[in-house]
Amino acid sequence: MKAARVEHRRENVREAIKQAARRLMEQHGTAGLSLRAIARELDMLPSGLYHYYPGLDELITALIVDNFNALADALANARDAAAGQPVREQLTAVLLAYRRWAMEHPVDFQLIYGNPIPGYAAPRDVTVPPVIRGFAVIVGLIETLLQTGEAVPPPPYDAVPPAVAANLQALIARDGYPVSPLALYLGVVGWGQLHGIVMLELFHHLQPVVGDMDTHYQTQVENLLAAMGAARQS
Amino acid sequence: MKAARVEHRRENVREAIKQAARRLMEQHGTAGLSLRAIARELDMLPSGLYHYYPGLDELITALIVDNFNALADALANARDAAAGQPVREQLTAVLLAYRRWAMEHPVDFQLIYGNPIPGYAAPRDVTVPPVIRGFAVIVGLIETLLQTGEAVPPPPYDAVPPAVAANLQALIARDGYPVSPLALYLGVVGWGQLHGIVMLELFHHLQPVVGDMDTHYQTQVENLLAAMGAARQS
DNA sequence: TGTACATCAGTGAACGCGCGTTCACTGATGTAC
DNA sequence: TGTACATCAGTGAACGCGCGTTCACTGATGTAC
Repeated sequence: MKAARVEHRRENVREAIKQAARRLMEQHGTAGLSLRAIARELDMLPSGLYHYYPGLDELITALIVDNFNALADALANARDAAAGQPVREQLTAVLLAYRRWAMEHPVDFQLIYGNPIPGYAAPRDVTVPPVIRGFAVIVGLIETLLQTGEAVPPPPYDAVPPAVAANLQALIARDGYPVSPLALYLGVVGWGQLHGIVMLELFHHLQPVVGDMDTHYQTQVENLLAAMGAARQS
Repeated sequence: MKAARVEHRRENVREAIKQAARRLMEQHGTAGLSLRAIARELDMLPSGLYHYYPGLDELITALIVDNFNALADALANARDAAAGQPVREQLTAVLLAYRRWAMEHPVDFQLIYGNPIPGYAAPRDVTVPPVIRGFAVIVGLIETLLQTGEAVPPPPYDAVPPAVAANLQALIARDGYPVSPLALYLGVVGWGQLHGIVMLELFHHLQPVVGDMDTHYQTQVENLLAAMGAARQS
């Protein structure tokens, strides 16, 4: 029974197609991906690719899902690698990993968090779960910090703003994800703060001003944790 | 002497070309702009456009410069419209205007702060000045807050981190822009924090979580000013 | 183990479409006297 | 004010290139007996 091996070989080709797509996006941007270029890269004819993906859009979807998963893995790995350390340090490691993954995979990051590809719309049912998985790594650690008292947020981060609270609660209820609204809120706030730095660095808007991006980002992570009332262990 | 009118008419056509380009970018993304599509839009032949721009790249440069200038204008106008109010409120108005401009001109914002267009590199000598002009609106207000004592930053925002200080100082010296390193630093920090929210909102990553983006953004602006020690007038 | 059959990966050609840029040109507009 | 000339905006055709997707096909591989 070789059916399994056949499927395995198909999976390998699919992987090769995605790798070629990633290489090409590095040169032509996320919007410049083309099946013909991929086929050229793999010494195939364009029509052959249709045995592996129904069309360009489905390939893009596969790439997006891969990227969200890879980012989520990077965050989870950073947390696990710091498992022995205080939760605060685990969270720091995760937040640093967010930037590191973006810088090491600039085009993959652009595909998931940059300009949309015109004419393409990601099917939410398949892209949202891996997004949540990654975000949950951050929120989970914040929740732990709050529950153990390792973080005691001072104002204005001690409570969720009323206008936002209802939506967060609805979200928690819908997904059945057992986390406090405050942890979720602090996660969103922190994400917003750091995402901007990552975006600006990614497109080289910040380096000319700040110079040393490593320490700048690290400093902002420290400041964020301080604002959340997660004091550094002395 | 009709020479002036001729030049005026040329300028009108150039403006029409840019407007068509903006419209097309809305449909096909910043990377999908094409001279032929613009020509079609204007009922011309593609070759005719070469009387107005040497090529596609120069048109893109013109659009980018326009956008940086428009954003800078939006910030300056927001400041001027709040001229009677305390400086803190002027800064608030400016920071709100940053988001508002991005939301009202999503594609223009993508062109200047989103994914780069493959194969195109903006000439820095012509794009940097309008960037600085906009940024100076924010930093100038922060500088005033610091000088008048309206803002007294508590740690960790009371001093520029050593690793960043040298670069900021070099920048100030080079541009001869009379501002303290701390004001510049706080400007960069605030920019980074808010830019992330704007980016995430622009691509609809935040709305599903937070719901009411208006108040969320406003809250983060308030929090930022509080962190900088700019107490609200009571 | 050996043979007949089915599957399906990859071919090759074609469809109708897009693009930036060049070149020689025409004809309206503005200039100079 | 009237005429001769120059400028240059916009035309039209062509260059060589790109694209996604379809279709009928061939031939290697795996399956079933």
